[in-house]
Amino acid sequence: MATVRDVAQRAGVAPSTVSRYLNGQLRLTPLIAERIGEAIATLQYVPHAVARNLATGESRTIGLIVPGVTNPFFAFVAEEVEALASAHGYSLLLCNTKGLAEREGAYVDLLSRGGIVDGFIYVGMHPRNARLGAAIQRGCPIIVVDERIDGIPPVSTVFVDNYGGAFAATRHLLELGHRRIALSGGREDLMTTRERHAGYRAALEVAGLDVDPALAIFASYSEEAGHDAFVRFQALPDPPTAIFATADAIALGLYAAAAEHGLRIPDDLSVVGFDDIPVARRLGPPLTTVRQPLHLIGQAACDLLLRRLQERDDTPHYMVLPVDLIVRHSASAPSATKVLHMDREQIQLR
Amino acid sequence: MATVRDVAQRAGVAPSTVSRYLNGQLRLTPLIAERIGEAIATLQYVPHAVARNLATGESRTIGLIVPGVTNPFFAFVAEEVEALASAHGYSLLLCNTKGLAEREGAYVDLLSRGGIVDGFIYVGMHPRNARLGAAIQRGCPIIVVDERIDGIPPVSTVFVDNYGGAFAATRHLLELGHRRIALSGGREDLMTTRERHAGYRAALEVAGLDVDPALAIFASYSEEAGHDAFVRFQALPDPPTAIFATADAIALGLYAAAAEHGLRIPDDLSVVGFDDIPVARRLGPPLTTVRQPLHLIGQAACDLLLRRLQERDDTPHYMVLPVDLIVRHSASAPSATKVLHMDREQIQLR
DNA sequence: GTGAAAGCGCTAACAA
DNA sequence: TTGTTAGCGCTTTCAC
Repeated sequence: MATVRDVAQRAGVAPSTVSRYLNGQLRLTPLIAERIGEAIATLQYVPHAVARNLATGESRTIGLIVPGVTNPFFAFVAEEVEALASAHGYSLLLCNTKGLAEREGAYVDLLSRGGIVDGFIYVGMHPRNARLGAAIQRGCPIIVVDERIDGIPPVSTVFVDNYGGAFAATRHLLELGHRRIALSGGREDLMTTRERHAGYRAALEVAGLDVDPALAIFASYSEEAGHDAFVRFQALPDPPTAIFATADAIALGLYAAAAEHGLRIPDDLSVVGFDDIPVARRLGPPLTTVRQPLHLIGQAACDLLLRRLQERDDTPHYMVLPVDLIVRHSASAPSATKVLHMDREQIQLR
Repeated sequence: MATVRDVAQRAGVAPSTVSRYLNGQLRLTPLIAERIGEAIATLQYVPHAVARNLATGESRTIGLIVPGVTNPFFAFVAEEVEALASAHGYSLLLCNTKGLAEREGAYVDLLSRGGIVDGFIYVGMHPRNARLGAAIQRGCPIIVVDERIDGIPPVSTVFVDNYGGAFAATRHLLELGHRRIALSGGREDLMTTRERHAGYRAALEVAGLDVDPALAIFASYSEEAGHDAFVRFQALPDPPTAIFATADAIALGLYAAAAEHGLRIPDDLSVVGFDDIPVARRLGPPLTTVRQPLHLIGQAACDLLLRRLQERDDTPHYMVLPVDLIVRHSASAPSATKVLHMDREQIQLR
């Protein structure tokens, strides 16, 4: 591969002149410029990105670490970040961790080790992450999305109103007339899970209901989790008439399990999700869910990062983004026949 | 940020000794090793990735350029590549181009400019890409997936049996008894589109049927494309009884449009897709489609690239991966009532 | 306007 | 085993 020296030699100038040519400070004699242009073309020269980064101390590139692009939620956030970054002349390098702590650590290191990106956005799934803490400590420009990482210095973070969303979802179910409302949640140590759980409990309490701990199951943001939760709820002596799934992926599992067990949604069981991934509106029935402001999340995070890079202001900023309850057709009033049915079952059980 | 020199100074050794410590060639006096370790810890030192890449000439990182991770197809390929790469000790940097030629070019440049990745996999959507050609010409290790790029030197490529898949899909519809079979395709200049179209035509011809050009519409691999195609097909004097969608995304649009127009799938219209994205089996009715070997595509591409990097063998290799027709419930025999209905309509039209 | 020289932070060859 | 030196490919003062 050709280098600046080769080009310089061939054009009969100094490397620094070639560098100036490349960087557009065109106070060059036309003749020289032309000779350089020719040399570049015949040598098929392209500047070495890493050498340039090392010399200039910047890369005009940012990073984004996500648990998994197969989850539409993260995929959309990624595209949003990419759009904004490229609009500002930055390239975006995406890192997929599959939610594995070890991979997350590896990518945090890679990106924070310097030179390859100027800063990055971290959308993680681990409430603890020592290497992330260390990177922040070292002063790397990092923005965290929707998670509170323990044991790290304060860092700019984009939050989503998980509490409010869960509250609205649960209240919706309450207003429909449900009294036995279950929660099928993600990993209990995640901040998002805890906040959504808190919003759920608060709505119940405001309505004057007791919260039954047997009605809350925590596993993961996955279909299997929803499937399992359904089975366990049905095994209860007094099964819930509605389930709040703290992620649409979980709701998908609920749908599948309900179909297998011959229960109809919403007639026999009401379901409300969280996220509003694109499939949500295509399900049968379309899923009532709490919509996360996907575009805002990506934009806000990118904006925070770019601002930090350009203004060299490293005081942490926090944002809380609003959510919306999207009412579709997966939740309705508990039917009389179902109540009847339940009563009869209970009688039989005695 | 601390550098090797700082660490060396603090530990009272030479920079090269620190470097050896870092790179695991631990033939160091325990005392010295300990001093270095201490210095690293107190200084919070981490080696500068880019400086190291520049010095060693490698990054142990590979790149992957895709049109869009919001398309599950690409998202799964990406995760597969990531898994294999990390199993071999490589990191994976993903670039999302949104299918924009300009962004594709920018990322091709970024990755081929040297130092940031050792090589990359290109899953593009443009039959022409000058910058990709230039990068290949320069000898960058690049693997192309499922597209033939015009005007570039031969390059290792992973193909999928688009022709065979389309042939099987169409034959399936033929065997069910359909005679008016339409094709709703992606961009006409894409090799995947052309091959799937060719497979479709071949199946028709083998069955002794004429291929009606009015029955093939080309637009893009998107829902809107399917929606539009449906409308245009229905406007035909003699609408098709079955549609082969050359991507599941297109089939999604067909489903939506059919629902809007009160047509039931498969009773009133049979549909076969291509890709087998995860939602396919969750649709109502589950989609009959041609499954692409997602895991194999990612693995094969990654394997080709890693082999190229390790063995320094730059003769192009080609692979063609098989596909499977997954029969579910979106295609059935054209119903008698529908035939009747059609006949009546035709009579009215005369 | 252009060239010479120094240096970004690291590793690797060679000496010691 | 450890230190010295040179250099990866580029940019950027500072003279000319």
